[in-house]
Amino acid sequence: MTSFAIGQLASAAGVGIDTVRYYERSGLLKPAARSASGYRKYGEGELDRLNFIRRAQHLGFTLNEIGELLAIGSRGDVAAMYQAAKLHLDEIDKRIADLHRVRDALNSLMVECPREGLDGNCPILRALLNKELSQ
Amino acid sequence: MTSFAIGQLASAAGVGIDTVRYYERSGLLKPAARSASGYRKYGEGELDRLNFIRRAQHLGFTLNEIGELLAIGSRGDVAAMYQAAKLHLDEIDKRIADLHRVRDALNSLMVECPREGLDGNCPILRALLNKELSQ
DNA sequence: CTTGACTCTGGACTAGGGTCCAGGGTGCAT
DNA sequence: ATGCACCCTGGACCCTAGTCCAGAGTCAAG
Repeated sequence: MTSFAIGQLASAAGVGIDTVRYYERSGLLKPAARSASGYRKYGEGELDRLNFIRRAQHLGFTLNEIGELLAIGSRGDVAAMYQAAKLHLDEIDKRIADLHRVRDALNSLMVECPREGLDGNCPILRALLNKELSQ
Repeated sequence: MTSFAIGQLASAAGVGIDTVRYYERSGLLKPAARSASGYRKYGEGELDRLNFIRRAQHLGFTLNEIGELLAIGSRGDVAAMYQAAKLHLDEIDKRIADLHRVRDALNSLMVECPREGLDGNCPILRALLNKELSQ
């Protein structure tokens, strides 16, 4: 019994059955071997691959990027893997910086907000409005 | 001439014409008044509203949230505005924290990567793989 | 009057990552 | 041989924030 059906593979990896089929459709998993009646049959290799995908997702890679990582990984190409990781890290740093800018802008409006009253001179409202809101 | 056509409104606000119509469809802008021939007519109030939307987007609010902000703003309800801002700030903080966790995980893999060689003991590969990659 | 720029409508399409469905075929235990 | 859980396929649908399209009508200048 070295082979599982799609449902067993899916639950072993903690994903949905449809997700496995979706990965196959998208080329992340190669088309599975089939039983006589057409059921997909999987082995340990596919479970590893699925786990690879999940872990890479936790590191914030998109499925597209993961496709490249898998290709790099199958070549054991350490330099390319490092390069891909570095690009991704830079991407993440940029997203963090963007969020920080937004956060600080919002925060500096909030610290000056009276937090109560009707209209008053709430800087949040003032920043969003120009003149009047009407309507 | 205190009224503009949709193209003028759009370029005054720095958005596309389709975007204005999209906002109307989604209920962010109320249905515009129409000329005899059916052209949409806008005034200053609508430009303010459109600018409000753009600025709120820069602060990272979704269009759905902006719909609520507009309602709050039209009531001049400072307390509710502060509350909405605070919820959003917390959301942003959570996203930043998530990204930081991912960033640190990836980074700590990278600092130990030999950065070259074929397979070697690259921790990035080791972390993504369990056993072997095959396929 | 014609030309070119503008506007109207409803609907389709994009990316990302799936999820769900109908209508049918299997596998296995009772 | 019957029931139930499982599997197959192709395709539709979800969300967000628009963008693009065809086919038709309108406005202003020359």
